[in-house]
Amino acid sequence: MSKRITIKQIAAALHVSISTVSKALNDSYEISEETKKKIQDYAKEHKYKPNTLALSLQNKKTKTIGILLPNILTYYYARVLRGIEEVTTEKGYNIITCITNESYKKEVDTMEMLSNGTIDGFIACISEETLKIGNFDHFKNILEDGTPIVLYDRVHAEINCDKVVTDNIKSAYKATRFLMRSECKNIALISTSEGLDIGKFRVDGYLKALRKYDVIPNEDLIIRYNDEENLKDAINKMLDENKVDGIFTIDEISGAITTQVLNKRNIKIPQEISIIGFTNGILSRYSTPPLTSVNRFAHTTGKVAAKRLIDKIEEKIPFDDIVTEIIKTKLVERDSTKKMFIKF
Amino acid sequence: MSKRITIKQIAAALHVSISTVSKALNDSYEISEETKKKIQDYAKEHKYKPNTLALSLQNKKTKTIGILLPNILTYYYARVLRGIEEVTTEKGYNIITCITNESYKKEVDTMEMLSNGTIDGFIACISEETLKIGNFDHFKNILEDGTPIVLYDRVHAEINCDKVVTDNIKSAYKATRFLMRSECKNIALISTSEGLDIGKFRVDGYLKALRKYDVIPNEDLIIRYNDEENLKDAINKMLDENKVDGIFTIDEISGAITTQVLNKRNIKIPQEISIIGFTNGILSRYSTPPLTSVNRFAHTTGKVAAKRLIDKIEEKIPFDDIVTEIIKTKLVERDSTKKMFIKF
DNA sequence: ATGAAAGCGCTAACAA
DNA sequence: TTGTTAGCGCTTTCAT
Repeated sequence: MSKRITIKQIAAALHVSISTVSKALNDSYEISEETKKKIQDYAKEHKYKPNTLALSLQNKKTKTIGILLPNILTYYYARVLRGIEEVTTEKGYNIITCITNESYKKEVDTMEMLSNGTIDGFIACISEETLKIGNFDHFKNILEDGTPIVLYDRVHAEINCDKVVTDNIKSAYKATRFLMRSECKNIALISTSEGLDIGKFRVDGYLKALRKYDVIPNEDLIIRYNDEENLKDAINKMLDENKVDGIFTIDEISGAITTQVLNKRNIKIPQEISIIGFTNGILSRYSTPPLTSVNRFAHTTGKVAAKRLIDKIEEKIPFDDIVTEIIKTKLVERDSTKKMFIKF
Repeated sequence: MSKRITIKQIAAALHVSISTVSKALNDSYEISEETKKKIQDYAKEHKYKPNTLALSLQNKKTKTIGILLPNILTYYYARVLRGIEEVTTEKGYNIITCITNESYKKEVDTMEMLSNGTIDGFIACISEETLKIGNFDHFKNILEDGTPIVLYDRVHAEINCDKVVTDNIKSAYKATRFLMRSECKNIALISTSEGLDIGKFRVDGYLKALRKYDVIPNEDLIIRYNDEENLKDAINKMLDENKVDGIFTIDEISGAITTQVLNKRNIKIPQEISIIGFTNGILSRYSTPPLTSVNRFAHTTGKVAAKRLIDKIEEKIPFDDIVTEIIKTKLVERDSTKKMFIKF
């Protein structure tokens, strides 16, 4: 079992001192080629691997980053993780991933548990519950300890750290505008009623676009929902009672559900009703018809966040140089909106 | 910055010895209530947190587990991760997550990097490339060092460790049988051509079911593909040239793509062609129509794997007590297959 | 009831 | 060129 060899054992076996071994393995100029070779060969032969723990304890850097995901089943976050993973790997960092599952307690516990020298910094997305509760002390405390944090996607003004966010208002604005330009007159909005700022921003963008085109928002065309079953009913009800020719859905699942409802009602997409979704994931790609949607660059978000954090950790940027990076989105046109010949 | 306080500082501040502080914080009976209280209060006040690294270095246990995911964008693996996360959290373990992205090199590097005292054990799914190359030395070496590994989903006989796998043959058998019982006569199979055993097993199950019902397999109805564009063409070609009334797809994406193709051809599902997919994820749930599919219990898989590994780590099970756990599947009936009144 | 000292695996300043 | 020693933060004998 556990026959991991240590520097000490090498020293004993070769009748040299521990520090000689250490230096030899680090290829120090102080050690003669001969001894070096002898030691290195022995190490290789016995598959010596330095104990990371001991190293970290020494230089107070663990080369690992804590990642907080609110939820891994959302394709978007999975992609952010991929982005993070890509740069951390490249830079030789490990990541400790924790899924808060939108729970305040889990978030606090996790951060608590990791901020004991286990990690050099955090990349986090605030959980829904935390946002609702509005207590951000755990973030503040960690920042006070001098541990850098980069927040992504869901952020809060009270937390004074680097942030990487989606350009929500503008994206929603552009999506809505796209629908209007493709001649939709009655554009519905499917939103979630969770208290996330993100949702609010997207609604704002929608409203802003309507205003811009002198359309008076119709509250009957705005659905805010909690659970999926409700949503289907709500959409059906809305369609029963209103004329609708365009729908902007605020997240991917809503888009998928809306599509299912329309298909079930045999409503032709996009001839009768156009749909634009948010967050361009697999659901949008593989639905029938494939959905035009606002592509969020999850991967980029992850990469930017990771880069920023590592720069902070490695002190290439001063700790209090705080920045908010805004990741632009791009509308991906598929088959759920009318093809326009005039491009704007 | 970094004003994390240490035991030493507490000792200095309170004019006691380091070991007294250590004992007091561990609530040792050796220390007087008075001193204990004094020390504990001071610690609390200054937000003392023991340095995990130092502890790990001491007791040779890190309470962290390395997780290898071949790919996080596949909903199934995301769910496995959730399952793992759930039990590790409950048992006070951290997880270091690494996405191999189906690369052999990445897999080897990662395992190499983590097996230096950083982790107590691995939960891994072998990458596609590794399976193709057929070199499993990295797994064997780690096992030899006495570090436990639990393999899930994609496994290999050469690696002698605990495994948690899906009951692939039987699941495919049952899915195919279901199609036949719902009166499909010409059942096509959409498979991937990667050299994964899993795929082979599922094909075996399909063939076994056909044989059972005295149906001679028709090679023209079996599609093996590499990339998505190819697949669409292949399906179209197959439908052009053959009579097909049932399709069994071997993974979720194939199912989604097949559905898109059928919808585009205006083929009625399930009246004209029934579909059963594998791995019941969001795509199956939100497609039009929602797909009947073989539900794999990803979450359970993760939980079982994590439990097994932790038991090994904590030596509740001897290291060489090797087991393969088979996770059963369940067919979830939705709208892509004909409703049967006779239930089998 | 308290403290001194050794040690986990390693590095680095200093001596030889 | 090699070795001795102290120390990273903590636990744990063994003294006191």
